[in-house]
Amino acid sequence: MKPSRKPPTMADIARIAGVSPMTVSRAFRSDSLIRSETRQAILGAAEELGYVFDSTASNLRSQRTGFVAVTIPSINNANFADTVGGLSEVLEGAGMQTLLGYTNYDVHKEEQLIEQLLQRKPQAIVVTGGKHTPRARKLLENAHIPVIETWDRPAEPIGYYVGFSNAGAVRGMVDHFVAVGYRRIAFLGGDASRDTRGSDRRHGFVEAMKYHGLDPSRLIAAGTPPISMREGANAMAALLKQMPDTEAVICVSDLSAFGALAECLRRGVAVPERMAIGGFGNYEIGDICVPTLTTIDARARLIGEKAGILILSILAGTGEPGSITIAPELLVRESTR
Amino acid sequence: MKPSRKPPTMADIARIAGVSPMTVSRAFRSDSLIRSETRQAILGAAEELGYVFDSTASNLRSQRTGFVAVTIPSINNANFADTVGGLSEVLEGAGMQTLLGYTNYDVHKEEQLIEQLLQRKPQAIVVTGGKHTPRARKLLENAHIPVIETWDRPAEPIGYYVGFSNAGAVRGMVDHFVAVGYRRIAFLGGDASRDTRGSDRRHGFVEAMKYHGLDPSRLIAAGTPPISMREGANAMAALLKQMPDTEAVICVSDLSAFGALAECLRRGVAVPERMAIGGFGNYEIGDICVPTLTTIDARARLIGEKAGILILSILAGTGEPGSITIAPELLVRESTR
DNA sequence: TTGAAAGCGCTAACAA
DNA sequence: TTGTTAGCGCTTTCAA
Repeated sequence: MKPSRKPPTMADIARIAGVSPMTVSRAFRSDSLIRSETRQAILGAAEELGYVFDSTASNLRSQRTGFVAVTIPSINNANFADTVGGLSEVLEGAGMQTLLGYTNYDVHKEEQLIEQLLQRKPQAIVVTGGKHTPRARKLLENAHIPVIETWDRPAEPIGYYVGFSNAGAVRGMVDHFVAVGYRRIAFLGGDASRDTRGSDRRHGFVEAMKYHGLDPSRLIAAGTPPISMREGANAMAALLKQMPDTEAVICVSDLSAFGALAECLRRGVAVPERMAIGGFGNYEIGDICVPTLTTIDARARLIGEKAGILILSILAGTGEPGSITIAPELLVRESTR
Repeated sequence: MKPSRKPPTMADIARIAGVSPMTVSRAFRSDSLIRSETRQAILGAAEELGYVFDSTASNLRSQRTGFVAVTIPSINNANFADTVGGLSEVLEGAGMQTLLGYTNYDVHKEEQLIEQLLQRKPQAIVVTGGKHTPRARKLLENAHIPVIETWDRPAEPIGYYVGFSNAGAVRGMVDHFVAVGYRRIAFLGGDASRDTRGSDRRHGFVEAMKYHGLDPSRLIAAGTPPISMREGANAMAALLKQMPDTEAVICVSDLSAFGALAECLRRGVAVPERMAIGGFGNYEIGDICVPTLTTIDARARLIGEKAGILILSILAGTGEPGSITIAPELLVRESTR
């Protein structure tokens, strides 16, 4: 009964159904023109054989894989997860899948990853950030597929981008802090070399502080990315020790902001009365914790959705696709005045 | 100079380097026997042409894709992200990649996803949980590749499993709660129909309460999975209203536990004095928040690593691979007596 | 250490 | 609406 050796192919189905392999192929494509009874017979035979469509053969012959490759710094980050979620959902509607890879906040790992992903012949590639090794840039330029940079607004985009200015977003938060009366403001972020978005945010902080004639030197290095809650807590401890007269702190993410907040709670430092805290990313935690966190909503999911829509329109060749600038939104909540 | 039409193939390289395509193929395999100078010439020619290896052709001919397919309920969950992280790292060491898909906590979506993933001819598949539709089960059984179920210990495994008893883990927490003197204990979880692991945890709660001769009916339904912080906060509000004499609550995850904790803080309900809280999953937040959360560490990353090692040993045909039971660990912290 | 021949399973292109 | 032919780019297999 069951041919236990080799899995059945379209040729096997064709034999049973009494048609040509090409007709079998057509029966599996929803759009194709084929007599309904023929299709039924073919699908019946396929079911009987336990046939599984072989996309590796289809991919090679048609030169379409149905993949969109995506690189993100870490899978374990709700912001990037949201972007991937939005992207996947849009692409799924067009029958495409995302092929994900993690760079661990390292441009060299990113380069290696991009090379691997391109070998799988994705029909488009989405990368996080606008800073890459020269070789990675070259690989992307030569790939002859749509390239979308996200979470940034590169000075010289490789192809398209869907993002925002990280520096600009933080400048906006500094402006708000200054407007409500804070003067001795610190920035809590990771070491400059790794997380390029984090270091863009720090630059935005420094620029804005200078613009307002304030001291931009209250910078607390929280360690190597990923900067998460523990790093935020440790950095707050350091800040309270080294610059105890600080009135407010802007953190590179809501996760580190929450860690900083927790450290304040443990030490009886009142937030926001004695120390105001701002975060970045509008993670769920910032809207639940006590007090809730002032933050910047970078519209993570929207970035993914827009990237997906952009890709589909490029591949379809319809419309006039262009890069998209997302406007981050300042959310003022309880952790600041 | 640049052949702007078609991307270069191994045949193009072979022509330039003056060798056969087969030799070019060998030059790209690290293990193959080839004269060092020949390889240098070939790699030089490849570099010059901007050659990118085409894995779609390789996949078809060799019948090996280098993929391991993985289904997880949600990308936006640190526990599953950790499992995928551990798995990916192990597989990467063997030059394999993970192909990820999200089921959104829905067995029908899972079935559809499994079908799609199998078409890509993964060399193994890892699924989260041990409950599937009959058709999904059949697809996995017929796939003739290693199947690993995780985060559960199925009564009838499809192939192998790397997991633990969700019910048993929660029973252990109930035992501890009872031992330290709590009697009126509630369980906060999602609707039974969707999240099968969550409902296993609830069963474990009910069984253990009955075993101790306590009332097992303090069950708060927190809505449809994913159950996160907001749902936890709302459910705590409902609990305080409906069963105000409750002494302790066990939450289906640390995220809902944190939401519940935050709601208590807002209302001035002292934790743990007036309300003890237990979580599940040992998320980072539980070790940072104030008070820290008593939880169960399901060893998420370890599950992924073990699954990866198991897959590699099955594919290599070495050793005597078998299913693996992980022992979850109770972490008693500040949110309970 | 290298080469020649064949073909993985599907589908583009064209024909009927 | 269906069939025929050829071939996607690589690697298995066998031979030299």
